[in-house]
Amino acid sequence: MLKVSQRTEYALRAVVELALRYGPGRVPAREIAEAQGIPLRFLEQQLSVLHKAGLVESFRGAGGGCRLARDPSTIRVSEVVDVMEGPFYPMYCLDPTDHTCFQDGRCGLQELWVDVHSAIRDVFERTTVAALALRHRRMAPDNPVWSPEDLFRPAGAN
Amino acid sequence: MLKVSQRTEYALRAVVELALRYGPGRVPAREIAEAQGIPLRFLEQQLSVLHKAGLVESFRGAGGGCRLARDPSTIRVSEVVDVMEGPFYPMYCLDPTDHTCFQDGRCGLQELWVDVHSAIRDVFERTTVAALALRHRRMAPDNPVWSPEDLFRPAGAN
DNA sequence: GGTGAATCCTACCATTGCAGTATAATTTCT
DNA sequence: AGAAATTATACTGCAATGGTAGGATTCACC
Repeated sequence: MLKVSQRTEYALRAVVELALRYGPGRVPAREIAEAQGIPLRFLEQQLSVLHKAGLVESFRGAGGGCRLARDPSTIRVSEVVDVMEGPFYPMYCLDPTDHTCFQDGRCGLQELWVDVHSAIRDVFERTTVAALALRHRRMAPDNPVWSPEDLFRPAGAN
Repeated sequence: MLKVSQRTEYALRAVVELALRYGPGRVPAREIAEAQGIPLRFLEQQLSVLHKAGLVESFRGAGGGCRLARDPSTIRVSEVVDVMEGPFYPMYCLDPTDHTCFQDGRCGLQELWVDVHSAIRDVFERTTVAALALRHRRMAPDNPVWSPEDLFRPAGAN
């Protein structure tokens, strides 16, 4: 109950990794998978979703990879979540297209679910990907970090 | 994703119904099921859970039924949710007994899930069953209501 | 003491969503 | 040509969920 899907967690981790390495360079999915401990083939699917939604740019072929389409500080967690999950409702009766509830909006519980929904949404909207990346850097400072000052490295190192 | 289970919705509806009819009388599950549109046999199971947790009293046999163990204004939604779902975590890494995450607490995302968790919990803790019942009465005034001040009315006036 | 109304207990089942794997096609750089 | 990468699609195993089923037990009342 009230669980976030692993897909979304992976997508967020991928986006955070891309934020940590934000710059003109391209990051292949394999490196994201290794850095974040995500099954590669599974990650590829989620990256594809993020790409179709315009959150990440991707380049095929050798030397290809992904990068964030916008600055991490302008990407809200809610965008990533929306892309991965579509419109979410803690209870089906909030779905305007759903009318299986026999009370259909006349129910006193609906307001509760609206409250839950906005509370969650609020967290997602006030948190940016840049903030997540910052937290990550603080909590795992031993992780490799490709910040702007590390951008010029020998080719092949991405 | 982030869905509330139907079980919990039913349990809350049942508790609201019991709150609307709070008093010395006993309400059989069948009446709750009819009033709230819940499959009877399924509801019985959830009522049993609520009973074991001490939230409702129940009486077997003819003339039996259930009633709330305490005044609805003293029962928080969080209690009902906890009873129905046990400890809930929006992401498994918040579960202190779970260590499947290879970063295990060193992850920048954990704070996000903590925020989500507390936001949801906050809603559940600040809402009482009495408040839900009041909303229900407002939204569906044509529903039968057995509140203390309505106990002595001409039959069929509801 | 029998009968019917009610809770209680346990097992079962069908569906669904989720996590992950597999296979292969396509693009691109060298 | 060949390696490296994304893209597309299909499939599988598993667990949770929502609900059903059958019966056992308890109790009031005639």
